[in-house]
Amino acid sequence: MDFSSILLKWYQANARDLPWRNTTNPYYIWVSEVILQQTRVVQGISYYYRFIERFPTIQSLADADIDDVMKVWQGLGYYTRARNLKAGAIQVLEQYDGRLPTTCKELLKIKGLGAYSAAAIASFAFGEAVPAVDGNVYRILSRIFGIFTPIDSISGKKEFFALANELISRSEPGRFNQALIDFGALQCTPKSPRCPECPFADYCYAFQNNLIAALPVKGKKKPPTDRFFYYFMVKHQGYSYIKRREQKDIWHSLYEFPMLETSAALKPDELIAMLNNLSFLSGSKVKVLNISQPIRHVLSHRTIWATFLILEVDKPNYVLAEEYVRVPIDNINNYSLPRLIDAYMAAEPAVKYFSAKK
DNA sequence: AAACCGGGGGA
DNA sequence: TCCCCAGGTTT
Repeated sequence: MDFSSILLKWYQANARDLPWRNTTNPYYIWVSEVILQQTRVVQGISYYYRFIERFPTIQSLADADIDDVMKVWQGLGYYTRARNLKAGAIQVLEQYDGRLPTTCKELLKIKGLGAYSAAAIASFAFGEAVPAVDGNVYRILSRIFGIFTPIDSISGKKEFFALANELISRSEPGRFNQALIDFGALQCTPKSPRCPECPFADYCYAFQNNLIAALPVKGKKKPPTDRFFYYFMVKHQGYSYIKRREQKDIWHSLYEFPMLETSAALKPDELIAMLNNLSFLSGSKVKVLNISQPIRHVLSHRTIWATFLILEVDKPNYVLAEEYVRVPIDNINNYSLPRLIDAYMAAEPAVKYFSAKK
């Protein structure tokens, strides 16, 4: 079986037309690869266009305010990617004379680029023959070659990389890597792969042995744990107060309202009692305008139960004034917000009580 | 090796 | 509902 020939022939007829394939600008390809980490193509496309329009060069990204970068990234998730991309741009300016390095080995030193992304950029932009092994490649190779090693184990990563390294086209490594990815996205899909019309059907171990659903083998993941957030949308004369999350935690560098996290859900009376000893409310007269039902927000490994309280205070106390950013309520959307908060403000009718008008 | 980090869409 | 997406970093 000439794996590479069959694959490239398939790609010739089925390649997706994607914006980052119509450029040779390594920076654009870099941006696209980071956006596409654990992110579907359809979800990433609009972010790609907005990102390179707002930050058209490595220099412009390096010079950018991190808040502006986060705002463009808002809603895409895995926000460390955005922070690392900007850090990487600075790194390239300081260590590589402003030009992205051209080898996989050097690209691996750039913040936010791991084994897959470095190989992808090296092969797409610079023609280096290194396999770019992503989730699609694990799935395809495990099925066709009948490999049961868990793809998220160390030995599995080595094994699949070695196999891809044997199969890769030495003359067209970039096309080969892109072809594998499209083949996984369009043909050898996770569920309901199109096996009857697959050019590898005659050779595919999983298809021949009716083991499509069993491959690839993945380690088991633990169920998400619950977290309980209480957000205080404090209103005072058309202004509210927000703060950037600085902890090493979810939503790093995004903005949010004053909040309280508890280890368990509060009962209604416990919640009211809590209002009296919040640092950012003490000394203020507080009028409770609305309390939402708990809103469920699911992350990959957490389930957040968020309750939004709309409050009006007679005057902001010193904690609110000193530790938070005072923002006109109508301008809150200029800040990068977690999807949870953004969606609540956009869709929840009770947010009318939060309006700037008195 | 395992945990952590988001959000969305397809089946 | 469950799965998983052009994964990387930290512990």
